[in-house]
Amino acid sequence: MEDLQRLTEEMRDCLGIDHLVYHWMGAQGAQYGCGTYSPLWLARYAAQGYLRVDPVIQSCFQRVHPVDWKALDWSSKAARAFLKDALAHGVGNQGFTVPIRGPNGQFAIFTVSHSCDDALWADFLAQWRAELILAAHGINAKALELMPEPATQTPVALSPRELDAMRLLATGLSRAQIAAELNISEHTVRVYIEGARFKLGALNTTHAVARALSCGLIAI
Amino acid sequence: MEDLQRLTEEMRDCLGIDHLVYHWMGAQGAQYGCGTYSPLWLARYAAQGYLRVDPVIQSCFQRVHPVDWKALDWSSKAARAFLKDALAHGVGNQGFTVPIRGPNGQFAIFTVSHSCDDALWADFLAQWRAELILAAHGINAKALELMPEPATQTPVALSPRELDAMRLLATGLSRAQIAAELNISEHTVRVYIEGARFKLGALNTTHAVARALSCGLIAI
DNA sequence: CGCGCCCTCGCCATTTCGGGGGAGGGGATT
DNA sequence: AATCCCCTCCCCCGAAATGGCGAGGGCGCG
Repeated sequence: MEDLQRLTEEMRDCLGIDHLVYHWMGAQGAQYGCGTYSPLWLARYAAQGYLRVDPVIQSCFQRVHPVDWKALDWSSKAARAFLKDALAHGVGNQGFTVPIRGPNGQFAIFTVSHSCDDALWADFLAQWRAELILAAHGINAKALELMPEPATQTPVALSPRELDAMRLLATGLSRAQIAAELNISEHTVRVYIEGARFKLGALNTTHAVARALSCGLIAI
Repeated sequence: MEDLQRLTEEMRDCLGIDHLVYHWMGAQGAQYGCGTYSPLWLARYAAQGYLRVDPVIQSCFQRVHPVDWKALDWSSKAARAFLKDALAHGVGNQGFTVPIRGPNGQFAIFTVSHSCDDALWADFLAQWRAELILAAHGINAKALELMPEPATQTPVALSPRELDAMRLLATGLSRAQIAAELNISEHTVRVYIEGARFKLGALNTTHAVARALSCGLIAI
């Protein structure tokens, strides 16, 4: 994985910016990151639980397209505190982040950050935006190649009926309602749910639905 | 949405290929597509349930990166029958498909297809690959802009404790376990869950967790 | 021709969830 | 000062989910 670290540094130098970061998040909290942020900031980021505060993460989790940090909502108190802390640790005041999704709920972001005024940043993005998107996917491809196997391969496959059950559960139906919907007995529905629960390694129905959702097996 | 249809046709002409298709799949089986395949083929594709057979879809659903159709597994009986049928309906023998994912299990593919020999196709891809990936994301962006529902997600705000409860529920804990985890009474946990359920307009706990997940309020 | 997986169904007991009442204190906003 | 929301705690009870035991037929694979 040192290759990737070097790659991010080279890419940063080539672009002439302060920072370039790639961060991958898999299922069950598995993570991998590389980039040019200071180790001190990374440690602080983890220690403070900024993953749940960072507007970049929050926003990218709900969007498809890259985002300029200026377009984010920094109004909340937590976000302001985070921003101040980030600036103090060398993160640029400008940023551009590309969200990338994979199967089974994999999620990654590719970020470039720099300290400069808005006009300069706008010029930079106008020139490099397309390249950055391609670079994001390129780095993600490389990262997935190098990723240890268990992280990337999650061959959980539910049967069609189990998927039906999970889908209907996720929309709020009870077992009896699902049975009526699928025109089968409630007990059969139970077998599907139990099967899905077992395959997903879930402790209960809610857990199973949550996993099925976050793995991208179902959607609501 | 006619804009998109015209865009795909223009893009196809610009690239000088036979077909260019964009296909979006969202929640509850919602679908939207545009492109240059013949209506006859589209009708047949739907009627035959090829969505569950098509190796392009099957493969892209499990992968992050674009794929040349030649790299796919066409060995199964169903796949061969599908391929024969596709060729008979004007689909090219060469193809390149870019998978795109969004939040909430949104999934889209962008495909270019052409009839030619392998060498010519390799040249084409070498020249246009990067552009095609960018075009895929561009079309997807445009499609999502024009799409009616998914953008109209009402921003629901849960209280910190309600988020805690949802998060722990999503990891499979029962109310009693959550109470122990948070060092509060089980009844209090119930109040949080009921509050979250109400705010999310959910019918039950599982539904609430599913919504919280798909809204990006929590993650596991 | 087994073996495994998928689909379908039944009964019983226990645990958990959901809905209905309450109560009080703290903080922010108006 | 009043009002709203958030956090915290208590009772009861019926409905739903879960866990365990069983059953059979169908389909594909080695």
